[in-house]
Amino acid sequence: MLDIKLIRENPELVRSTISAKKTDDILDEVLALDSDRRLIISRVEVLKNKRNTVSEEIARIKRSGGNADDVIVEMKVTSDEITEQDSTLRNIEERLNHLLDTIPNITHSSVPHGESATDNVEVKRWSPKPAEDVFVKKAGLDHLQVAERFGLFDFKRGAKVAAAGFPLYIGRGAALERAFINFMLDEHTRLNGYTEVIPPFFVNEESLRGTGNLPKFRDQLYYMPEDGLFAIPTAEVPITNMYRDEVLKSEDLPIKHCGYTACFRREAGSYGKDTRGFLRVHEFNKVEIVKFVLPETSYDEHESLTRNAESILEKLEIPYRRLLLCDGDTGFSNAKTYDLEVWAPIEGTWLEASSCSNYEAFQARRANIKFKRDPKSKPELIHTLNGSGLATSRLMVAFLENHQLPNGSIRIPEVLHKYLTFTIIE
RNA sequence: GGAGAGGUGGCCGAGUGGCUGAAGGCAACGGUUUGCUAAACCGUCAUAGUGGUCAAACGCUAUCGGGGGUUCGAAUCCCCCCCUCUCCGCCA
Repeated sequence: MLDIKLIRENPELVRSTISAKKTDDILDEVLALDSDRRLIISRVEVLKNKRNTVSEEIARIKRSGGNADDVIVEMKVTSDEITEQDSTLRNIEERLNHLLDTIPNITHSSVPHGESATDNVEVKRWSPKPAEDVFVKKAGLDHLQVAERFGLFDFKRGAKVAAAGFPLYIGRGAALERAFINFMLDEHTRLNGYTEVIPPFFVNEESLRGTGNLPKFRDQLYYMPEDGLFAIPTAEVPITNMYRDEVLKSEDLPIKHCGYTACFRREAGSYGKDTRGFLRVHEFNKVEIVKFVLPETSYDEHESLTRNAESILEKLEIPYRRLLLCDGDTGFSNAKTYDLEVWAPIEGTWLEASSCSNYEAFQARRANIKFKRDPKSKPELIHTLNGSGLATSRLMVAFLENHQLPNGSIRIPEVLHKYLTFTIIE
């Protein structure tokens, strides 16, 4: 959520963001409601002030044994008027808050302007070997063929016990998936300074509102109406909301958490698109990294968070590139986003494996997460950031393709050996 | 799932219709005293909205788990919901 004062004073800035992120321009209505709201507040507060003053007077009269019936009758009228104005105000605020919920975050000045994913800017490319040997389409087994040959996953049975898009891992496939997760958690906790959390996999509506997933993306979420709970689309939601409605101490900052969770996404509207195997699934595993930082440090923290995610790919010897998303492709709540895409040589394509974003105060304002610079100073909104560090499903695809030997066997890079009982899948 | 108890400011805790934004204590912050530490004493000590101002000072409104209601007036009375604790049942 944006600051209403910013919208009031800088409507054109907000309007350009709305247009870049292609959301409905409801700014005129917002500004009108904002001014209505303040007008009614000033009216109703005069009435409430009268009510408070006269109530004290009534109390005084009664205490001294007098008769206050006349004043009470008069106050009844004022009281009714307050009830009426309050209800008008409530309606205005409800509508206003609903509209504010739908205004996207303003992008940072370093974010390029663009219409869609094709305008994203590649800012770096990394490969374990010389680039000319790597970023080319190669012949070989795709991940489904590998899976079948070695019995790593069973998508058919996954579909049988749940539905299409719910993968099932078996034997060495399950072990490899678990090794990914453990390796990432160890890297982030031991080397990168994150404190591990295992959050709930279900969250309430308030939490999803806090991170900006609701109200806009309701149709992408699995919902359990009996309990009013949603399956998390990412660990960002429970981890960011850990500190909802809290005032943090500046000496505790930055707070850095990592956590493994399964992630659940309905992916409504994208049926039939890249849905083979792991390419687009409803349930996948991810280690998320999340930071709560001082506002003036958030862009430095964004760079280091992105590096933390990249280091995983480097140690796993997976070629990747980093994209700076253009404003048109930057998410609703995000001020700046880098996507990490892994190279899948047999698919001959790039696959998004991570998305690292700075939200500035957008989530903090919604979730009411503040900090104090010192005990005497006023609470200020914190900046939140998060990134995938990483999602395993597309990583798995790239892993099986990049580490495939000419005979179709899969070599396991050094860093994973201690997590596995095998060093090659053959 | 059944029965009971409870949720008040950073923490403890008083308060059952008006004089309570809320006693008292602790913690914190500023100061006085002090050879140092400690103690003692004095003061400050919520958040948000709104008005005001260059900014402040300052004014007003709201807030006692959340929401609604009764009343001229609600922390206090009524209804719904959430959370915590105890006991019983069931269960990984």
